[in-house]
Amino acid sequence: MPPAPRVRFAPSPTGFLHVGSGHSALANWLFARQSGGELLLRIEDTDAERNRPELVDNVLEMLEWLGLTWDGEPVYQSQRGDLYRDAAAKLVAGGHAYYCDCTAEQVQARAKERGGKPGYDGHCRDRGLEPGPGRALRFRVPESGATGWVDLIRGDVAFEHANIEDFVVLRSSGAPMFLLANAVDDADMGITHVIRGEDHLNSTPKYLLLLQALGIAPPGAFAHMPLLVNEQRKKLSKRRDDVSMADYRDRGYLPEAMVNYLALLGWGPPDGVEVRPIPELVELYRLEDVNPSPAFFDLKKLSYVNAEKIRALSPEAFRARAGAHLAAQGVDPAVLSEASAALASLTTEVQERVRTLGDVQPMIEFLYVDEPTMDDASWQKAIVKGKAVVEMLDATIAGLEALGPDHWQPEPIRGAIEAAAVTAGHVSADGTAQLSKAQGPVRVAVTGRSVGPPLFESLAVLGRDRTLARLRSTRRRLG
RNA sequence: GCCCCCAUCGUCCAGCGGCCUAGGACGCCUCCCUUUCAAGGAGGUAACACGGGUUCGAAUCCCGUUGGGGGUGCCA
Repeated sequence: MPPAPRVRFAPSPTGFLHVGSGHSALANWLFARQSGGELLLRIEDTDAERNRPELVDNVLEMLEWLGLTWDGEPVYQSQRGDLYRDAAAKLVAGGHAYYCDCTAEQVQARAKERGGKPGYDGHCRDRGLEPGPGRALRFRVPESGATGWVDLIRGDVAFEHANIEDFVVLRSSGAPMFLLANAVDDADMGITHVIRGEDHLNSTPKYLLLLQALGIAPPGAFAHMPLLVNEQRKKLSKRRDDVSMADYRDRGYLPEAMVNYLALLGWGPPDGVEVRPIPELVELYRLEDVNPSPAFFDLKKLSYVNAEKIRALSPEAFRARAGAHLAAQGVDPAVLSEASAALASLTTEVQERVRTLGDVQPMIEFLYVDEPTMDDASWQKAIVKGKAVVEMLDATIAGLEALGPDHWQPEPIRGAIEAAAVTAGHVSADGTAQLSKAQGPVRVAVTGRSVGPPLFESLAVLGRDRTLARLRSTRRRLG
């Protein structure tokens, strides 16, 4: 029986976790959970200059938020220097690496002189330099032959050694480089499947060469995931694209929606059912079926998936999530309890209308603020450009005033507004009330917006006094 | 420049030599339902990059072209 698969997610704490890394992390997680294997976490913080420890917290927090649980404690490369130095010493002893005192400038200058191809020219290969200050350790890439592997996603991939330069494995400071640490750690941690982004494809032969020189068997399989790209078909980047995972959380996207959507990028379930519970994704996901082409991160579809996930929630769960989101947004506790009460009274009406949890607050705000914020476009549309607005408001006020507090329920309110519509002339051919047009001014006067939850229910929840006050206030504004 | 990867509707995915006058999903459009907006229902729009092979037969296999992307750091 082959050993249980063991995979790893190895982020570098040089930025917030973004959706592209999340995509790779997810592939690892799905594979681990489905195969009964393990997912290890390794923080690749060998670059002391760019490394920002506080970002590790963000990465871990986001993985937890997404539900991408890992096994064991995270491993920090910054604490494993000895391992890499030992490996480097082995390389030197075996004649697989040599010291080099060329500066970046010198390397570049010579490349320019040579014309054409940039990169290191092997200048110090046979100089027999001893270790010392200003001297980096370079790997001696074989002059002929090629190194390749069978990629689970891409099939056969191979690189000729002639095209691989002698790369640095130890900086002149003695600090290990990514390639060395990465390969040594994967071996040390017993990684069986290396699942990562396509941006690592070109470094894989170096990784393999390193292990071979070290006399270590390579991982059983590699899978290079398609890159996530923007509308310009460029790799998603922190600078120009909206990629911070935390931002999506803060805007009210559900973790299960993000996970579900990310799984759909580069892969599709065999039965075509795209939005489904995470356990089903775990069961169905196949690395072998992942599409090698880059995939566009489409906010519209994410949004759709999110709306589906929100509607799939029980009303109680929806309320809890929306409340938690409001709280996380730093809403004042007093306001929060009012908002929660407001939401409780219109839960399903709101739930089926929002696409993100961030949409909840604007939809129910009119229920607990003293004066609803008036949306200019709505005012223009329903009040300024509406027909028989004054008549409609007057008739509605009169009709609702006639409604006693005991009858302040959706149906009686509907009756009053329908009657007002008829009075104001909003009738269809058969003489019955035409609510589609008539309700506009009332809705805007009371809620400040032309869209929102169903009107009669909203007014019932708002209460008689506040409803009438707002209607009168708007009526006064019209002179 | 060089190396590598990729190439089906606007987007994501299906298709793994005949079931394809290419299917599903998002988006967009139309209509229905309807108290706004959603949701829901019924339709519609829209693609095999190009050129050569192989084969009785190609979206599917091979080669080339073109296009796109990634890498090319003493970053990861």
